[in-house]
Amino acid sequence: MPKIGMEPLRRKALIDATILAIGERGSLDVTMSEIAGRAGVSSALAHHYFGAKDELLQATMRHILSELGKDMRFALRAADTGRARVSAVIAVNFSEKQFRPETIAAWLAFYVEAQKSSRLRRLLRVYARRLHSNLMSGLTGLMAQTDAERLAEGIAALIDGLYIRRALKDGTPNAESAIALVEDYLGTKLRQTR
Amino acid sequence: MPKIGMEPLRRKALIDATILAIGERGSLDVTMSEIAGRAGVSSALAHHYFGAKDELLQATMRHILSELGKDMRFALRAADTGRARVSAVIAVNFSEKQFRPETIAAWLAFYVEAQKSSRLRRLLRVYARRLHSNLMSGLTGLMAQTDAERLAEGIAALIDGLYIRRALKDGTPNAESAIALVEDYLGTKLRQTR
DNA sequence: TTTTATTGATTGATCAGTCAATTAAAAATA
DNA sequence: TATTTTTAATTGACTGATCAATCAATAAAA
Repeated sequence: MPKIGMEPLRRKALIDATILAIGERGSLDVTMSEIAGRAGVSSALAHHYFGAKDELLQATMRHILSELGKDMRFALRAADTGRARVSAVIAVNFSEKQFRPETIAAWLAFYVEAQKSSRLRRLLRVYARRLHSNLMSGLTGLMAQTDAERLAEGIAALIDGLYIRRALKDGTPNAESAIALVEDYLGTKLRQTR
Repeated sequence: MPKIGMEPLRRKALIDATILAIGERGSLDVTMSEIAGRAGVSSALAHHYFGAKDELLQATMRHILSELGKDMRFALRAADTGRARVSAVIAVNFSEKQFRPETIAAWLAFYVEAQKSSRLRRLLRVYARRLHSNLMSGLTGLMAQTDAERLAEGIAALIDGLYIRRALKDGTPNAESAIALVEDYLGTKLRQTR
C-alpha cells in the first residue's frame, strides 16, 4: 500500500529506530534488517533511502547533534549572564532528553566509531568546538582567559566522563547528581579565582 | 617447527597482538586472523589456545586491568601520606604505560563492549571499585567522608573523560596537562575544604 | 608411542548491498 | 471524465564477502 511523500517519514522512522537499536545493543553492531524491522519496513527500503549503512549511521549522528544544538541554542537564549550561560550548557547536557541511556549509548558507540571514520570524527570535532566556545562565552567574563580555557576543558572532560559512567549503568549517576558535581566544580573554581 | 612449553608464550603474544590490533582499528571489530597474523601464528592456533574470540578479548581486558593494578600497587607503596596516595593514583592513570593511544583505544572499545557482555561489565566494575577505594584511602584523612566520596567520584569521572578525549586525538590532552588538570581540581577542592 | 604444537582447508552463519518485480499514486493525454 | 503513462514506494529473493569455529592431518618432542 504505497503512499505519497513517504521519504521524510521513513527517514525519520529509520533514524529513530537506529538510535533505539544502538541504545539497546549498546554498540553500532546493529544490522540493517534489525533497524528496518523496528521502523516497520524492509531492509531493502532502508538501503533505498540511505544508500549504505554508513550513511544511515552518519545521518543518525547528525540528528543527535542537531537536537543537542537546538536545545543548546534555546537554553542559551534565556541566559543573560556569563554565569547563567555556563549553567545552561551544563543543564542541557544532562537534560531529560540528552541524558537518556539510548542517547548515551549511541554517543559512546559513535565515539568509538569515530576512530575509524574520519567523517564521524569531523562531526564530533564540530560538537566539541561548539561546546568549548559555548562554555567560553560564559566564562570569559568571569576570570582570566587562560583560567577560563583550562576550566572549559575540565568541564568538558567531566561531562564526557559522567556520560561514560552513565552508559555503564554502574555507579549510575543520575542527572541531578551529575549536574551537582559539575556545578560544584565550577562554583569552587569561581570562588577561588574571584 | 613445534617447540616445548609454547602455551604461555603464545598466549602472551596473542594478547599483545590483540591490544595492538584494537588500538590500530580503534574498535573490537578485529578478526581472529588479523590478531593471529600479528602474533605470527595461524588463526586456528589462536582458537586452540583461547577457544573462542570472546575469551581472548576477555583475557586481554584482564591483562590490561592487571597491569594497571600492578602499577597502582607499586606506586601506592611509595606514598606515605593521604595526599600522596591520591596523587599516585592520578599519576599512574596518566603514566607513559597506561596513557598510550593503543591502551586507551582498547579501554574505550571494552567500555562499549561491556554494555553487551556481562562478564566484561563485571571486570570493569571491579576496576571502578578499586579506583574508588584507592582514591578514598587517600582522601578520607583530608576531608569529611561525604566530601571525599563526592570528590572521588569527580576525579574518577574526570579521568574517564580525559581518556575519551585522548582517544579522539582531538583536543589531545597530553599526559602532563591531563595530570595538571586533575591535580588542579584536587588542589582547589582541598584548599576549599581545608 | 603418546602428547604437544601447528596449520590448511572447510563449513556454516551472518550481513550489506543489489535487483527485478509489484503496487499504487500522480501526471499527462485523449 | 476516462485513459494511458510516468513516477514513487516497496519488497522478496538473491549474491558475494567476511569470519568464527572446526577438523583432520602433520611434525616434532617426550
